[in-house]
Amino acid sequence: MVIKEEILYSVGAVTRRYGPSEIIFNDGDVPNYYYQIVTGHVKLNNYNDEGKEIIQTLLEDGQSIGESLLFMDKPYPMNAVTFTPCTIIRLPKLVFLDLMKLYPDICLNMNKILSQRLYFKIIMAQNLSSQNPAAKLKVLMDYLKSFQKEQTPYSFKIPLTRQQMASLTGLCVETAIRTIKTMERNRIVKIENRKILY
DNA sequence: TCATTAAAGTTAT
DNA sequence: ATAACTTTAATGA
Repeated sequence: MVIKEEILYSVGAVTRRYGPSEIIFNDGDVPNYYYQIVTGHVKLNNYNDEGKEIIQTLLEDGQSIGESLLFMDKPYPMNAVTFTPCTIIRLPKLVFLDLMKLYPDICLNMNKILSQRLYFKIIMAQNLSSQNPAAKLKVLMDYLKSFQKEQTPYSFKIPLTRQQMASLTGLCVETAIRTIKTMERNRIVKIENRKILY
């Protein structure tokens, strides 16, 4: 969890429930709040020139949403949308910034979060240019698997749909599917009733 | 080689 | 039931 919920509540944060595919904020909105997920899944996305969805990040329980925008003065460059029912804590930006000034440990932890976000961005940026589809998908799966304790082959069930994997790597679904199939033939992944094991 | 389109099967809600 | 996801095949850049 990014910031303890008790602390957030103690300085006036409020909770809001969202249904699936509800908008938390839109591209172009002015960031006025710090958001943290209590439960549920959220995606940060964009749409390219001809309507194809590009997913920037997927976020789940305990993670903050769009925190990187709160330290400067620009509108959001992406949308935040729930894709499961969510409970989300919201705290005014100015109160959030006061927390940063007041508690070095919370501030340091926020830097850690920003560091992790940046790391993911660097990995994925490299990925988006050049590279064949199999390499792109492998980079994504390697990143996801890096958080698992168990590192043996095929021990990790990819918690994403092929659709999401495609949108994260800039591939079209069909290519993602075909590529995953050939990766299975090459023993890079296993597929068990449609789930990808890596 | 990969994206796009279309069509159809499968799963989840 | 309906929507979302998965799959296959044909076609074109």
